[in-house]
Amino acid sequence: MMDEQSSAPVRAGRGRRSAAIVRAEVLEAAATLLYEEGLGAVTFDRVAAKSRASKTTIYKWWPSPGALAAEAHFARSEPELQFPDTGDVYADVQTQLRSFVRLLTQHGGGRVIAELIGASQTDSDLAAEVSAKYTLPRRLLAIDYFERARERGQLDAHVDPTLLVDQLWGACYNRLLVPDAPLTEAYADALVANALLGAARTGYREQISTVGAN
Amino acid sequence: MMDEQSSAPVRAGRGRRSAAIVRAEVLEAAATLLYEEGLGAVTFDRVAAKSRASKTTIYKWWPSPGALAAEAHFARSEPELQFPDTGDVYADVQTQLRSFVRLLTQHGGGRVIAELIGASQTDSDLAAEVSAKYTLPRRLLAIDYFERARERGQLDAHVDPTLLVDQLWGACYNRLLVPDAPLTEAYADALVANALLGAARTGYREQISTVGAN
DNA sequence: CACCTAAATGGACACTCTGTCCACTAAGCT
DNA sequence: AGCTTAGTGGACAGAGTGTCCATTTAGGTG
Repeated sequence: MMDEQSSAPVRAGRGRRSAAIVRAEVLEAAATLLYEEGLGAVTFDRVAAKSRASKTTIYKWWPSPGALAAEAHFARSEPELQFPDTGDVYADVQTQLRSFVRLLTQHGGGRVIAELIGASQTDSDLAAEVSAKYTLPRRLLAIDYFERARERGQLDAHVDPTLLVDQLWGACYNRLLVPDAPLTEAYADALVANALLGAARTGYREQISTVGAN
Repeated sequence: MMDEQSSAPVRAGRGRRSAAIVRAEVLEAAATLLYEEGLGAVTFDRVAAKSRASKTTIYKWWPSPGALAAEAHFARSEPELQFPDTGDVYADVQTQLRSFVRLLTQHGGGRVIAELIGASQTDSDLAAEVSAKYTLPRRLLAIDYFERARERGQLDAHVDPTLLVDQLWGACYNRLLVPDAPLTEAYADALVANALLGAARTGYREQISTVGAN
């Protein structure tokens, strides 16, 4: 009606394309937006415009812009899922926690994680993605390590490994998300020392341990 | 032009109103939206529609919907800023941490905090508000308490009070924001025990403390 | 007490993003 | 070669942002 019998029946770029190619291009565009402008820039509109994919297709595959951003990020970031066990709990944990702090503080690597966890609070699809692809696997790895250390007799029998993880990695996440205090490698070292040795002074310690530690 | 010489020069509700009244009505509307529908419902558009205030006025006073929501929440929530010091560190901290967990888990009180901290990751105005009105004052209170306990000789001289706060309250925030494990009062109790006594077993403890704790 | 200025008002605007349509067209299996 | 499946551009209503107005009144001044 409008094209007045348009002489161009062939419009470039139209029609179906390979799903694999489209997915890759969408994730590529989402990752670029995420790294260059932050999570707020990852919208279905802008990703569709930046990739060659149409909005309809993106809506079909991802439940929310946040979930798309998370998949784009985790597809790029190396798995690096390893927790070496030399038998020296103190050294092993210190190494792991230091490199975690380095990951969060160097090259703005912490900003992406912080934004993803932040947006997870109001996007359950994103929360599921972050947990499944990131926090939970790492958490399980650490828990597994602490259980082995406990079986070796290095940790107290009644110590909960999941709690230990929270007191080490969770404390770091806290300084990342609620930055009322700085996040440094020295902080990581002090965390390890206190988690393993405790803050109570000799003398007061014995007084507590008979009453407190249920 | 359009009203064809409208016979009503007096349009109800127009003109300047008292700043105090307007502010109160805006905060009231924002709080209602926040509690009933969550942070996502607190938009300048909806707050303006719900209160009798105009959008222009709201934009002048608050930098972002998040900052408005935070102020509305903190204006309502009781300060309850107290950290009783009975001299019994273990009991005092346990009491505080238990009531903190209760605050986060009961009546959906944790959801609002989680959403505010979450949105803080992409809204610096909100982040400043949350820190100034909520996290920092509470943090300072706890730090102050631990410093007194340390001076009394109950805590090790080289223990960093800020770190201890992270390992107790930060660990709880972590389970709130990254819910890979449950947040319960029993968890709070275990956190206190481990923060004060440490996880290392007698025997291995001595081995570490000579090398590790810088 | 009348006046004046500072400030809140309703309304309109362009812009962006969401979420959902459609008819069209090509990919990849049968 | 044919057919079904699926990606395509484009359009759309709805909602929120951020910024304009000209209008109207509150609260301090002379």
